[in-house]
Parts: sequence; C-alpha cells; structure tokens
Amino acid sequence: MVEQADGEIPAEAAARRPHEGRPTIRDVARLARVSVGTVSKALNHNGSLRQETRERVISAARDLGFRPNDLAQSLHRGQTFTVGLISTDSFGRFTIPIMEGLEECLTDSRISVFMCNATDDPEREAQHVESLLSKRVDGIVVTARRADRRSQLRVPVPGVPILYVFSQSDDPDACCLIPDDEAGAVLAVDHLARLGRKRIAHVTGPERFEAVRLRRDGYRKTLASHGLTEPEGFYLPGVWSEGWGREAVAQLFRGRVPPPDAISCGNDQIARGVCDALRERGIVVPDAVSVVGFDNWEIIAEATRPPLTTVDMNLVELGRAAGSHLIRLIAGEPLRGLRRLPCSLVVRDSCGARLGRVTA
Amino acid sequence: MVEQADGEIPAEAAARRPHEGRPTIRDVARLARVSVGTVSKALNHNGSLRQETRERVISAARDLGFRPNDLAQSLHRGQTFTVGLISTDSFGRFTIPIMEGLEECLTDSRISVFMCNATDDPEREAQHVESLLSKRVDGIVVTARRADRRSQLRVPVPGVPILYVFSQSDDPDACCLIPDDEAGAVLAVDHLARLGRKRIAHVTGPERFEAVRLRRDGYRKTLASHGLTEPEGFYLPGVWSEGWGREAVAQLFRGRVPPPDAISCGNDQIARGVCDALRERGIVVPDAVSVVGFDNWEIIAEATRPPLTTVDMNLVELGRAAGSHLIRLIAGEPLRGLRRLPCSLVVRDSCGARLGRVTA
DNA sequence: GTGAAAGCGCTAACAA
DNA sequence: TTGTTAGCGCTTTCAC
Repeated sequence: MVEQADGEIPAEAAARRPHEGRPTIRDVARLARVSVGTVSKALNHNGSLRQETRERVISAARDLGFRPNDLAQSLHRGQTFTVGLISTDSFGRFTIPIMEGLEECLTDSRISVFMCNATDDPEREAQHVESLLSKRVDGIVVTARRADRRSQLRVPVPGVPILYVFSQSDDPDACCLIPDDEAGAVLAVDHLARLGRKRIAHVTGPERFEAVRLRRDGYRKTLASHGLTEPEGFYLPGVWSEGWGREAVAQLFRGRVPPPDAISCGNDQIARGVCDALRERGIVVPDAVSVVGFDNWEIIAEATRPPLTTVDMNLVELGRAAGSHLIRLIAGEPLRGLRRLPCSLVVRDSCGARLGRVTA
Repeated sequence: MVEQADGEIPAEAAARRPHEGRPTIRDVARLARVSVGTVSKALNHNGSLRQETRERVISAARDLGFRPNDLAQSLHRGQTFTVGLISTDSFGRFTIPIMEGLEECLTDSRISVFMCNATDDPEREAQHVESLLSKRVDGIVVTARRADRRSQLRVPVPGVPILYVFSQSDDPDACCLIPDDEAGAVLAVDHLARLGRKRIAHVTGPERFEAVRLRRDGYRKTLASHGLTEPEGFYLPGVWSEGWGREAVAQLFRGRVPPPDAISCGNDQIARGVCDALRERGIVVPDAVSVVGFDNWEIIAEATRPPLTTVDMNLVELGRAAGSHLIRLIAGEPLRGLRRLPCSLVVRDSCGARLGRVTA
C-alpha cells in the first residue's frame, strides 16, 4: 500500500556527499578578512583578541552557517567526545531506561553515543569494538543481561575506559554499576512488616539469578530484624511469570498451614499473577493479604488490580550515574570495583497504605 | 552498599587520551620498509602491488595492532559511515524493536549509529541535529510518537538524507515508513469472519490517533466484504487501557441487544481487559467469543488467558527496511513519500483456531 | 593582536 | 611496482 511512488532511479545515482562544499574555517577567515588562526581563537574564546575582530569573525561564521568539523577537531585533539554503548543483551526493557539516563547525562556534556547491539554474538561484539576503536571513542559502556557475570569485554587497546552497567565483569577491577537488589528487597519486606504483617512469603524467580539470591537474603534479613520467622514453604523460587505467581498462591493456600498475610514478589509479573489468583479465590488485596512487586514495570504494576506497590530500581538514575562515572573515568579518575545503587519503593494500593515514595 | 572503594583520586587526574601513541600508517610503513602510499594500497586492496610487498605490509600492520583512524579517513573522503537516530518520543516500546532492526541492517553495511533522544524538546532536538551535522553524519533517521504527523525536522544543511520511521513528516515529499494499520485490522477481522463469527465488535483507542481511524476503516471494510453489518454500538473508541477493555465488555453485554461473538481490539492491553472481563462473567474465550488484539506485545499477549491472537506490526522488519531505505537515500536514490509496510497475524488461542502466522 | 605554518592520520594523484 | 606529496579542516605554537 505505497501511497506515493518513488521518483525514477537515475542510472547513475551518485553517492551523495551532503557535506561537500560546506564552509570551512578558511571561508570564514576570508570573509572576516583575518587569518584562520584568528578565527579559531575567536570561535573558541581563547587567546586575546580585539573585540571588534572577534565580532567580525563571529558574524562572518554565522552568515556562512559555519559549523566546525568535529572530525578535524578530534583528529587534532586526540579526543572525540564520543563513546560507544554495547548491549550484549538486545535492547530490552531494563536497558532502555538505562540508555535514556545515560544518553541524557552524556548529551549534557556534549558527548555523543554510538549504539551497538550484539545480542549474545561474540563475533558481532568484537566487530563493534573494532569499529568503536577505529572511531577513536573516548570510552565504552557495556550493558548486559543480568543473570550472569559476563566475561570481560575484549578491548585490544589498553587505556580505553570501560564501564559495565546493569552487568558485571569477571574482572574484579572493572568498574560496574548495578542496582542494590538486597536493599530493594529490604525496602519491600520492611514495608510489609511495618504494616503489621507477620506471615510474609516470598515468591520469586530462578535461583540461578544472582538478583534472586540477593533479594532472598534481603527478605530473610528483614524478617529477622523484625523478629519474624520464615514459615516453612514460604520462600518459593520459580520462574518470572504470572503463571508462576498464580501457581504459588495455590501452593501457599493449600490449607495445611495458616496462609500468608503478605507476599513479597520477585518481580511485577509474579505479583500480578499473585493478585489475580488471590482475587479469584475471593481473598481481598490488600485487606487480607498485602502484595508487593519488584521492578515497577508500569505497564504491569499499574494495570494490576489493585495497582501494585513495588520496588523501583531507578534505572534512569542508574543510567545517569553511568554517564557521570564514565565521564570521570575518561577524565582519568581510577574508579573501579562494583557499586550498587539504591532502589525505591513506589507505593500504590496493593499493600493497604499510602506512604509515598521511599528510598533506601 | 559500595563493595569496593575507589582508589584515591590523584590531584591531577589527567584526561586520558587512550588512543595517543597508537600505531599510524607511518609506523606500519616504517616496519614494512615501504612508503605510506604503499601501505594504503595494500590495506585497501586497490592498485597493483607485488604479492610479497602486500603480505609484508599486512603482517606489519597486524604485528603493530594497526587500526586505521576513521576520523582521518572520513575527513578525507567526505563520508563518515555514521548516521544519527533521533527519537522525538523517548525510547519506547515501539521504538526499541525498530532501533534493533535498524542497527542490525546498518551494522551489516558497516555504518555506525549515533543515538539521540529528544523527548518532545525541540531545543534538544535542534542541539542534536547540530551535533550530528558537526559530526558529518551521512544521514538521519527520525522516529517519533505515532499520534500526530510531526513537523519536519529542521536540518539547516541541505542534502542530508532524512528518513522518518514510525512517524510522518508534514512535508509530503519526506520519505516515511510506517506500518499498514488498515491492512493489519483487515487481517484481524478477516480472521474472525473466516472463523464464522458474525457479530464482530471493535474496541479501540482514542480517535485522535490516525492508527485508530485506519484500523476502524479496515474493520468496516472487512465486515462489508464478508457481507456482515456493523451492529449499533459495536464500534467503541476509548482509551488504550485494560480498564477500558473491561468497561467495553460491560457495555457490549448490557443485554439490550444480542452480544458480540467476536471482539477485535485496538491493542493488546484492551484485548487483555476484554478477556479478563469476559472470563469474570463466565463467558468462555474463545468458545463463546473470539478476541483478537493488536501489537503482539508479548508480555501482554502471552500472559493473557487465553494467550492472544494478535496483529504484529513487524517493527524489527520495519527497522531493517528503514536501514536499507536510508542506505539507498545516502547512495543518491530519490526515495520519497509515505510507504506502509505489512503487518502479520500471530495466532495463539484467543480465537479458537490455530492457523499459524498470516502475513498481509 | 594577528598571521604563518606545522601537523593530526589518511588517501589519491602523480612521479619515478 | 613503489615513492612522494598535496591536501581533508582544524588547532596551536611561534613570529611579527
């Protein structure tokens, strides 16, 4: 259903060079009747110049629509003000907000981002690294799937700053930024405990995820810190799905032991399944059972009945932090090691209290 | 919860120039005992050279870990093999798969992508365009929110190829790529009609979206082509939410007229709400009522009970098409006008038939 | 305060 | 077949 045909394709469709003939610093110099050195000074606000000369140059540059050629500048300076973003995972739901924060932060520092996707293809990753090195990027950010500690990015040029976000390298000296999963779980369970809940269950994802193990630790430590015990069978690792949430409710309410009065879930999908299953059993959320999710994935959290109180990993903020870390790395600061950034609790209606947003 | 402190920050954290001192073509020439011109020839496989010389150069380059400096190459050639991707909307659920396809296609052609996000901020957009022009990109891709025809991207340099994806410019000559919404709706409704459904309703989003109007047209035309009528009150524009889907079911089953035996929904969220509401009324999907969604947003479509049969806009493919269109534009082909790409129907369980994937 | 010129790393035209 | 050299557009000494 093409609404307009293309024009005829000329036999000799010459590759365009859209920037050919664009005004250079020489053109500006000529028009302003000064030397190129003077133009450079005037435009970069360094060196001393007569006010009149400076203005003449500036207006000449404006008249010509002059834009300095970053390629030439970078070639000279040895710095490009560009960085690469390599995503080992494809651009997923977690990477997006991170990219957004990262891009925002870097743009503020006039740094451009090359976007590279290497979905689990080491060859493509290597190809991207090569390309970035040829483009002389000032640094590289790596985002990956969370599950596993990825092997170090192979960068065959020493000294190029590398930052891992939402991902860890097996090199202990690498600079890595990830959310503080344990503290996030503490936030959630603590919220439930403060609400007076005593029998708190934890329904979560597969234990091969480090995040699952850390959140479980947070769950247990918080129970302990409130003097609560973990009833037998109340810690339920499984899979990341609504179906598992519903299944877990069936298990928890089988009736052999008193059921939970609160359920902390490993993610929002599980929490949604939990809420649906509870409602279908006639158990009122949050009156009879409080439910808290993890991720604050709005499409899920807000559509759940009732809307989910859930832990937000502040991924946009994580992205911004990544940006500023990278900038410091580029500036020569020797940042290294793993760093965990705080989560927040977003309070909606699934726990029975409105407290606003809580940050660790 | 920092797991490792940073090293001390040296008072003079010198900005790194990680590429300083990297081998240049001169170094290769020196090592291979030839001239730079010869090295260039050898490495770029043009001109004629003695086999032995060529090999000597190549191995010298490898020994030194030589990577040609793209900045210098581009400066010379007037082409950078980079393009900009400007997202007017932030990186959303629709833009992601598009970016993925685009990046994939361009990477295959050794083109790098600058990622720019200008969430509805014209000033930031202008700033990004300036930056891209300074970087001498070979072309620019614009993705935007769907709702409205966006105003033309202001690019103050003539001749830079611009392509709009999942977005339209108000310039009728601009090259735009978007999904064929009408044909997508036809696919959905036709599927229902072929299943023998006679009373087909359409529950959809706000009419200010062109997509809503186009899908409505597809719905109506398909009814007509099957000799079906549109019962009074069976076309229900509203909002893009599960809540609206549930509400619409309440309206459709108020009992004044015979209810629908099929519901075509404007997106998957609505469809999910519809399915939930039907189930809660004891109406079995798909036995009593068939439901079809739109978007194939897997997190919704697969979690719905039953999993949704839904229209897929093939956004990754759209992204790839964008890449190849941009390449042709850069090559000088005068592509212009709006072009709509086909949708597919992904068959799951919500209609009562398994046919596999259907493409328009 | 301003101009001249070297050089960033590479390509391509021309010479040898 | 190989070497020499003039740029690409800019910054930055160093003279004047």
